[in-house]
Amino acid sequence: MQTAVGEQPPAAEKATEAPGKTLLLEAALRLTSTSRSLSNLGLRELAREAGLNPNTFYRHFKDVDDLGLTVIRQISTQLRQPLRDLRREAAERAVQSTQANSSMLFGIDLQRGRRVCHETVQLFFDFVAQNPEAFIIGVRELHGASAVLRTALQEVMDEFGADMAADIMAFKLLPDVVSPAVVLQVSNLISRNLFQLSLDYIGQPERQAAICALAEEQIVMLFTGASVLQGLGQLKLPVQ
Amino acid sequence: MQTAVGEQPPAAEKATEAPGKTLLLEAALRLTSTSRSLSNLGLRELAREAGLNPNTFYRHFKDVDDLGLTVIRQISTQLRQPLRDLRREAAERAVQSTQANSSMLFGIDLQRGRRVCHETVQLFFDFVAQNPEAFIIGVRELHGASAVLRTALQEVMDEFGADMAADIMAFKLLPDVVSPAVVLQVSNLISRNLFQLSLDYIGQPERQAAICALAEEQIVMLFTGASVLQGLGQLKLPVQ
DNA sequence: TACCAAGGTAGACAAATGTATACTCGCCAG
DNA sequence: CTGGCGAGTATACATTTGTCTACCTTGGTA
Repeated sequence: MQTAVGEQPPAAEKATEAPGKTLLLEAALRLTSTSRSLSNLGLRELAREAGLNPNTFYRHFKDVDDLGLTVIRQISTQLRQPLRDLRREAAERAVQSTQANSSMLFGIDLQRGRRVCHETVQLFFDFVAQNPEAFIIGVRELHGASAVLRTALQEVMDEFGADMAADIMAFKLLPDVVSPAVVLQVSNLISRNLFQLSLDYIGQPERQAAICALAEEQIVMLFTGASVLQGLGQLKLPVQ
Repeated sequence: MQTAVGEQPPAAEKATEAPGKTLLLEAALRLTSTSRSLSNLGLRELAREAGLNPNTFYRHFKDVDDLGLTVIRQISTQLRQPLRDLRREAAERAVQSTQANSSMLFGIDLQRGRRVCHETVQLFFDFVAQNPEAFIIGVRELHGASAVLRTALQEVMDEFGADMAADIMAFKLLPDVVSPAVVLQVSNLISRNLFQLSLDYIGQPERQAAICALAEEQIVMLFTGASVLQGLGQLKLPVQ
């Protein structure tokens, strides 16, 4: 039993929160990312890992589900804006280095698309490596046993997908023929898939390069497919 | 000892198995597909649900993980061959109704591809509706907390992907330019994604039609993207 | 016939869990 | 100085869990 708690300087900016609450949340992150799953963390186990008395839990949370929701909200705000920034950065970096003579295909600029995609994927997985617990928990609870947490994370994922779609349209990464609905659909698929791949990335350090490349290819494929098909009027509009 | 070193001779029919073992496995399916997750099923809870004495568990399984592995093996054999058959059936049905004048695009026969895809997706989701627990457990444990079950299911998913790739090549659903490695990669992506969608399909009956359509579009997009890109020599080969 | 192993049950045990009540301590307002 | 309050602790208890040892019931077989 490792009781590494000690008096470390506050890890996050949660300086205004009660120390016990922060300790419990951190303990939940630690436990979940290794052995257990958020849905069935024992409240005593949690307190033990945090180095606190079991009853302290009740001061801050009603349920274990309550704590779970808090963790998810925290993860959401921890990932959402950084992911947007990262995408923006990648796009601008790629635009900077764009040359004039680019070969177009069905209105899609393959060179530029590839570059943006490469940069984004690169930054994304760097970010994954820096926040492994967040991604592990995210994917795990997305299909976990607790319905509450599942739907909560479903919403978070939808937000991420919508963000991505908005950015794709803002940066004109797909030709205009591609309708917003299709962009959203593709974005959702990609973000779901990136999250899945993030687990592989974390769990198999020796394949990290391969996973990056894989993600890149998949995204380019989807973009190309969507552009070509919609260019030919072959894409049925998604039904609500 | 329930875990013989070699394969169980019958393995498909469990009629010869002890009734208790079957009851326990069924109870596990019931519990997991609703409230809990395979990894942390209580052995007493399990026996209670099966209407048996707690100790009966020990007659057949060593761990809860042991039972988990058995369930996964059972699911694998329950799904694998039927999925292949279903794909074969869909392909043949679609080939039958193919007309002579088909519009080709980059070596891909869009009409036929669409038809095969439509049939396959249709049959797939019908099959999902008939075996909901299997899919729920599959996706849930694929990212669950138990490392043993996770890797076991990872292997199962890889097998499914490989099956699909083999069929795609056998039925020539993708043009010859597309290399086997890329076919495999696309197949893995699709099967992962279909499994994810299967959960939505089960959980949101009112959106079933939309989910079918979504899956179809995604597959067609990927196929098109892969064909076009590889036709242009724009696909980097995946690294092992 | 007697035996024996497989499948299932009964009862008991220490350990762990969720939760309730009651206590302590530092802090700020009045 | 004092009283209330938020945060954390101590103790207690009924339940539940995993696991052990011992017993009963079959059906096949030597």
